[in-house]
This record gives sequence, C-alpha cells and structure tokens, in this order.
Amino acid sequence: MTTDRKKKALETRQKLLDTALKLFAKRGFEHVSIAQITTTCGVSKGTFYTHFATKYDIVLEKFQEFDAHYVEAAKKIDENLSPPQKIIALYDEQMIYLTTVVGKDIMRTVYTAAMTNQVEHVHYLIHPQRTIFELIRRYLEEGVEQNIFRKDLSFEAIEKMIQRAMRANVYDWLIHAEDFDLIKEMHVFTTTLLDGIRA
Amino acid sequence: MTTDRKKKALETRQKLLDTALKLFAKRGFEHVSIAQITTTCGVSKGTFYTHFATKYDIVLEKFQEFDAHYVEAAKKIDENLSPPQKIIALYDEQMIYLTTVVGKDIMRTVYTAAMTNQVEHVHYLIHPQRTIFELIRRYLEEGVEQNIFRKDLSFEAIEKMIQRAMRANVYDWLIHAEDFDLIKEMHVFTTTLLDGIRA
DNA sequence: TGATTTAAGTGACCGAGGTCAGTGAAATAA
DNA sequence: TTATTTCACTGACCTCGGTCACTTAAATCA
Repeated sequence: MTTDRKKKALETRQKLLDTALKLFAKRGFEHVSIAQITTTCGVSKGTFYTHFATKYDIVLEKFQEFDAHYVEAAKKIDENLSPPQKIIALYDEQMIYLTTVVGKDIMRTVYTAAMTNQVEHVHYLIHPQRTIFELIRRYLEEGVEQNIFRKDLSFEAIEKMIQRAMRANVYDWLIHAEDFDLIKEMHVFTTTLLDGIRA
Repeated sequence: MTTDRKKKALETRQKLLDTALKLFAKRGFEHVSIAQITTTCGVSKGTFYTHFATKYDIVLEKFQEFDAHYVEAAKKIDENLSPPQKIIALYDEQMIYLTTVVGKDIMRTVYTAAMTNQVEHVHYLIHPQRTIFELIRRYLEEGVEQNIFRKDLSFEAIEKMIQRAMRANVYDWLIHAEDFDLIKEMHVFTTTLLDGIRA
C-alpha cells in the first residue's frame, strides 16, 4: 500500500538521486560530498543514509539503469551477421555508449566499488542476469549451434572469457590518460580473442 | 653524503614501512589507520607524510619490490619452449606468486590506486619498464623472429593485449569471492588469446 | 666557535564518509 | 476518538586520511 508517508519518502529519495547525479556530472564523484548533496536537497545528512547504504550506491543504481540501453542497441544489430560479429557489434555499441554517455567518472566508481564493496553479494558488474550478458549468451548459443567454436572449451569458459575481455578493456581505459581509444582497443582485443575461440 | 640525520630519517622510514606492512598483513589494509602505524612506531602522524605521500604508497613500494621475483622466475623457464609457451610459463609463475605470497589485499590496493591516483604520472601497473613487461617483450621479439605471429597486428598491439590479459584475470580475481582459481583462469585465457595471435 | 640554514618530526586541525540515539508525525490498533 | 507503533528524518558525533605552521636539533657556513 502506498501511504502519504511512503510517497513522500520516495520523493525525497528521488530528489537525492537526481541532485547527486547532477552534482557528480558537474564536479566529479570525488569532489561532491554527501553534505553538499543533502543541503542542496534541504534535508539532513542522515537522511541520505536512510535511502542509500553508501555514496557508491547512487552511481550503481544509475549504472544498472544504463543496461536498458543494450536492448535497444541489440535491435540495431544485423541478424545475418555471424555470432562473433554480433558480439563485436554489440561491444562496439557499448563502448561508444560508455565513452560518450556514461563517462569515465561513473565507470571508475563502479569498477572501484566492485573491488571494495563486494562483501555481501555478487557485484552487479559480474551479475549473470545483466542484460548485456544475456545478449552475449544468446549469440554464443547461436555459435555453438553453428559449430563455429572450439570443442575443447566449455560454454561457460567461453562465456567467461568474452565477459572478461570487456572488463579488461574498460579497466585499461580507466587507468590510462586520454591517449586510450576504448572503442578501437576493445574491437581489436575481442576480435583476437574470438579468433582464438574459433574452431 | 650520508649524515647522521639522514641515516636516522631512513631508519624511521624503514620502521614505518615494516610496521605498516606487518599490520596490513594482520588486519587488512582498510582496517589499519595511519594513527595506528605511527603510534606503534612511536612517532607522530605527520611523520608518516614526510616519508610517504599517501597510505597507498606503502603498498606500492612493496609491490615494486615484488617485481624482482620475476627475474628469478624467468631463469627457471626452459629455454627450448616456444615463445608463447614461455609467456604462459611466466604468467603461471606470476599467478602462483600473487595468490600465495602477495595476496588479494595488496593487489586490490594496487588496482584501486591505479584508477584513482593516476593524476601525475603513468601508474606503475602499466609502466613499460616493469621487469615482467621487459621479459614478455623479449619473448615476443623471439616469436616475431620465428615468424609465429600474425602479420596484420603490430608488435605494440600484441604486447598491449598480452599485458591486458594479465590485468583482466587479476581484476576478475579481485572482484570474485574465493571461488576463483586465478592460476587456471589466467592460463586458459592467455592461451586462447595467444591462439588468436598466432599466424 | 658562533651564526645561519635545513629538514625531520610534531600535533592541532580540516573535511570527508558514515553512525546512531533520539524526535515527531503519520499509520495503525484499541 | 484515543493509545500505540512505526519509521522518515535529524544532527551531534565518530574515525579516518591528509595538511600545515611550527619546533628543534643537526648540518653547513662565516
């Protein structure tokens, strides 16, 4: 049941989220304090923590929202391409999205949080139900049906490597200065890895 | 010239380093404060910062020391192996070392710092002069001489991918719980990638 | 030797993320 | 309607990494 109180609480939560993301975008995650966010919203510091467990959670929530984009991206991919080509096409799309829309700052936060806040459950970064992983899995299943992959590697092993290739390039993008072309690097790396997986 | 004063300062520095690493090993990096380190050493908090720029620097210094290990590891590698086999052998050695001696805690610190503290210069994690990278480069040069690699990939592109494969697996190790066998994962992944690089 | 410079060491202080006993009004129970 | 419970919200407080004006004794200079 949605009472007045719950509705108001949700409004507060949403306002905190919006304000935080706006400030992060303007000044960068590290340069925005919780106090800044809450005073901008006209609430106390403690209120932030009734809605979010940590500062990272704001970014993580937004990041999960981004996954919806991949469904759209997948629709644009030519159905006649080979499974490896589809994977490459999807990764190309994703890297364009990460560099132009999501940005380094948010990605750095997600990749840092995955290393530190991984106490309780599996981090979203490697969560099997992530939209992008489901898409990749579908393409790989196609590839298996078409007998284009090596038989000495298990489906799970191949799947893991393809996912890992993504994180590998994103991580290297994050630790490099502006001289790193994520789209190009991801393309070459994943293509080469897929060559090693082909029968 | 080594004056009495400089000698004593170096002693203080060394004591801070040893104490910090001992405490990190016992309680974990995140659970040891600078205050704990300095009071254990019988100096003030400020003293820590006359010798180290950040808390991370302690770990980074130790990490750089570890690189010396790879020269020894390289000596054990059979000279008759093919260049790709040598690379795999070296990575096998390195992963055993990381999991049994260095440990997840220190590695997590290094991999986090690489993302956040990369303002000034290139982080050591991707420093071209790292012993391990020099070794890899030598093996790759051997491979080029023997014509075993694809010709459509530049030497630098191949080198980058091999290095990236290492970070990919270490990063995935860091974000996974105990169910991740770094040695095995690194072996399969790098072998597959090298297959994709072979002519 | 005495005057001056240098730098290791000090500790009060800052702003940060995060905590928690307490408050008050809305929701529910009587 | 009145009593009780619930919970969004408060803000003083904690610990932490890091800063900096200052102290003091060793090193250097005259």
